[in-house]
Amino acid sequence: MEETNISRDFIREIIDADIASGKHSEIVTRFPPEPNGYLHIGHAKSICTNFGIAAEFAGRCNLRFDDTNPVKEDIEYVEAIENDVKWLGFKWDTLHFASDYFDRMYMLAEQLISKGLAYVCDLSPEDTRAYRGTLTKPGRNSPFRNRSVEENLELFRRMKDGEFAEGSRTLRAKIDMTSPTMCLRDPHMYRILHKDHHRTGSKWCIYPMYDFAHCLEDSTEGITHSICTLEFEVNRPLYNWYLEKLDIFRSRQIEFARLNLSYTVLSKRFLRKLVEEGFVNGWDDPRMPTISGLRRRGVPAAAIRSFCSIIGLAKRNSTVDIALFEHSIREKLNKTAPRAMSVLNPVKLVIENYPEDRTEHFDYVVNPEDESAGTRATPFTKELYIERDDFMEDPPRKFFRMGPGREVRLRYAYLVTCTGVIKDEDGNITEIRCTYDPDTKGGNAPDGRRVKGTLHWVSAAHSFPAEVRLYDRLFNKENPMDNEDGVDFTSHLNPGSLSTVTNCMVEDHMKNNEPGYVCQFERKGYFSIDPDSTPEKMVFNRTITLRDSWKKLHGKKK
RNA sequence: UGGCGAAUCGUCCAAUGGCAGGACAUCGGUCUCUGGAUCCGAUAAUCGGGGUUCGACUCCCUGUUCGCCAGCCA
Repeated sequence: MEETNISRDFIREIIDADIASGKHSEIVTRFPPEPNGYLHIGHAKSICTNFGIAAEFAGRCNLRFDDTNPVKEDIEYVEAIENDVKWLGFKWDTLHFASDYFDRMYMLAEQLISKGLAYVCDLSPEDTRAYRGTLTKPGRNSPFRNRSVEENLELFRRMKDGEFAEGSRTLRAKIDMTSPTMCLRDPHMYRILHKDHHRTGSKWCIYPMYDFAHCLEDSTEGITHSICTLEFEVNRPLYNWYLEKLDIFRSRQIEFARLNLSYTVLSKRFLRKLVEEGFVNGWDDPRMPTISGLRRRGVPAAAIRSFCSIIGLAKRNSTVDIALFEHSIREKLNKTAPRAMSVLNPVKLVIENYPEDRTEHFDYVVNPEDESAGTRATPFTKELYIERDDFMEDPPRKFFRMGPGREVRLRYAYLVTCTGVIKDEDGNITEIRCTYDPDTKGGNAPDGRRVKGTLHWVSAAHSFPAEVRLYDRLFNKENPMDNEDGVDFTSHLNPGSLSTVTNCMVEDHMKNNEPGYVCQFERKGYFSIDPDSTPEKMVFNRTITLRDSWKKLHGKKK
């Protein structure tokens, strides 16, 4: 892959050492999402890490759905997740579902019971909590802790056979109710859930808990390095306990800090709220930090990959400035996106001395950053559209664009001089008039005179109106979750995160492109064709603006 | 208040006892037929207090701050 890591992160160093010591000859990783929502850029960090490491060490990486809780999961998400991983540019070695291991897990649970290391507990959820103690007070043993192996085996089998009500019994590991590590206080291994599972149907009514299931999944697949996020750090002793007591392949869990990004939220729960309460138009709304949202917005997978590489990997909780992500997007698109001229806020420009019936074609450089992209012909006529913002009747200092009597360049075409404007009865400019200098064909004056401004344009006869959706950051607060004033994060939503502009004038040739196509509208930013597009009405998404030092100079215009 | 973990430019990541470096952001300049890109430069940091050492971001002690754990979620 194209990413280059400047320095080794702590995980790669651990793996280096494991290779050097001969502990492992092949590295196996996995990406293990729960199919209960859509993937976002935070998952991309994990995906790039797991698949990236496997590739770098010539190992393997599996995609595994951690579907141990039928209450929250759905097959709908499985397909979306597979799609997103593929789109990000990764291929898994093998595809697995935790539910495929339910038989094996059940068998291993019985083993633990037989070893006297697990028991069926009849405590209610409330009593379980009371017996657990608190962070500072040790727990007490469950009254069911000392049942015989035979009784436990019998009860566990009857749990599996559906003889008991939900919540009436659980299978617990017998560890230490006084441990300062909470998850070691006889953690639950199985709970009763009379719910159909999206893959196993009604076969099971008991389902394994994360801590018991995950280490077994890893071990079964021979995962050498089980990379997960920091909140599982406290679960690691339990992860190791199960593998040790069962005496099966020892996967090693390593935790890294999850991604936080400024001006957005990266938590399934809150993203779901945005979707379900209509703050955005679905999981793939181009303002969403979801993979599907970014894809629809026009962000290239390569930009996401390079972003994940550049932010590094560490154990420190941190928040990456979204400007760094925007930089990655621009950097990638600048090198790859074909250029086009489109006028977002059009005003007619009429060249008084240009023949009515003439059409000239100029060579247009498709991408100045990529010579192999070549050139194409772009049509030029007497009546054009230019950007309304590119004209001022009374221009301030340092305004290089068009104004009465000023000469500017029409990109790749001619130097033109403004001769006047036509206004309607309200004083709005409806048309700008100019003359062209026939000796400046191609955009350069033979006498060497220079103009400071170059404007983009489209031929009125060779362009069509389209809808353009302009996106901005989703929130106007750096950390939307910081609710020191007690307000909900949705009150920090940026009201200007989407503004729709209609009747933008786009070059005719753009009609030949499909949704997903990404290009640069010169001087305006990068734009992608939205799937909402129809042959009658094309819709473009602004992926990201160009850096704009003029706008910066003059503060926020508009 | 028990346990686990983390503290380095504004932000993210390096430096593993030997000149604190890179990227983004910001500011300035160069260049330009995109006020884009490019190129150059500047600003800017080791949480506090002790200790070990010729030498400490790094090791030790101590304090502080932040994160995680008391789901039959993952």
